[in-house]
Amino acid sequence: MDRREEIILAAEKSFSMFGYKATTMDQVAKIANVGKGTIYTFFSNKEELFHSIVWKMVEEMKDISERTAIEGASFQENAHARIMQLLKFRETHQLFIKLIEEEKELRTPAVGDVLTTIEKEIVNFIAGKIDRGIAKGELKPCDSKLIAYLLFKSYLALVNDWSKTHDDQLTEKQITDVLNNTIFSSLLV
Amino acid sequence: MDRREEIILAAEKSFSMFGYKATTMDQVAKIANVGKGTIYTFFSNKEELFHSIVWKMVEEMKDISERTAIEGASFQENAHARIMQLLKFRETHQLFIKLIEEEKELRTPAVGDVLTTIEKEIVNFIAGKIDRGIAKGELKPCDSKLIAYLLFKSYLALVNDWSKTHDDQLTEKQITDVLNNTIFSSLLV
DNA sequence: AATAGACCAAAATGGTATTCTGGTCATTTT
DNA sequence: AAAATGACCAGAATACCATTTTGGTCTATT
Repeated sequence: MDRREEIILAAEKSFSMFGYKATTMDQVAKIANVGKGTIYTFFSNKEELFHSIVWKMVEEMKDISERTAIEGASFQENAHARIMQLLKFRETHQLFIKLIEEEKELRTPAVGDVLTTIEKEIVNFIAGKIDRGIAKGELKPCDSKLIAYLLFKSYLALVNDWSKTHDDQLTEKQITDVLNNTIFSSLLV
Repeated sequence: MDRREEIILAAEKSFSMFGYKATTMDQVAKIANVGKGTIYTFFSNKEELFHSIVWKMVEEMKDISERTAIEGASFQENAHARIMQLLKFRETHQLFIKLIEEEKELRTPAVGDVLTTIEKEIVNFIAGKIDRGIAKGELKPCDSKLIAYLLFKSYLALVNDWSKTHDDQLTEKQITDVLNNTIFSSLLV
């Protein structure tokens, strides 16, 4: 069996279950049925192994979001569906959940760094969609990075943060209504 | 000299300099030139004293923001000026700075609670302005709480968070442009 | 009646002995 | 010869416990 692949699977399992800090290289080696030294022939250190796993997750997340697009739907509809998918992934995927938890409770620096990188990657992903919308003439030209940032932060605020200070969650209709009237409407030609 | 006032002044000084956790009741008593027991005749415990000081600060902040309004200016202009003032206060006022720092580094629960309360108060303050705009016929009817929340979170994102993941800060023009085109434009009649 | 500060239980802190962990490398296996 | 292993090590993390600090009380004093 491919040792590199075994190691990656073991690392995914361990990081997902215990987080970055509580995952030991011995642990990974044991799950992968591999000597600890072997890991170091494929990954130069724990952090590189971690990045590798996280990057794989990000690619999967973008893939899923991509596939969410509806044929023939408007830009707003697709953008909304895609971003909601990203947020759902964020709250559903074992590893992602664990990383957010670890960032909140433990403040592990490596985890903070990785979460920042992921956020940048997501915003770039959204900015790319906006640029494509502009190129296709569906959207007005605009500062796509800035709009993507504002859009993502707004979704995070409405979907995740609102319920932290309010008893009720916002309904999806409330969210689409307010964003269609504000950010999205400013984008359309 | 009014002992209650002395205690409040001493507490303001100590909380501003050392934060909540590192401020001791002995410290406050000493600064106020008062026996420790005396504090407890005016405030039932440390947390109540703290709330009292923080509440005073919030009132001052709202006051300053209020006074920032420009006669005869449009809703957007006033709203922008007021919210920027709130954010500036947040980054300028000794006690506020200390509380944000303590929340980030120490995670003192009492501080987290208080910061949440302050955020709610600010959002309510903004929602009130929106309601008044609606009543005066300057704005379309809307869910003012929701818009106030989105607006405040957007300002925080653009003014405070952007620079954490980007080298350059956003200019005030970039911020007003994007918000005028999006959230504000949806509000106007 | 108001104030003070000695006092107390509980929590926080500091110091240190012990364990754990990432990474290496000489040895073993293939 | 090339790949894999796991004993080994230095430094980091943890657990432990003695000591100090702190919020809050309560009796003595003004």
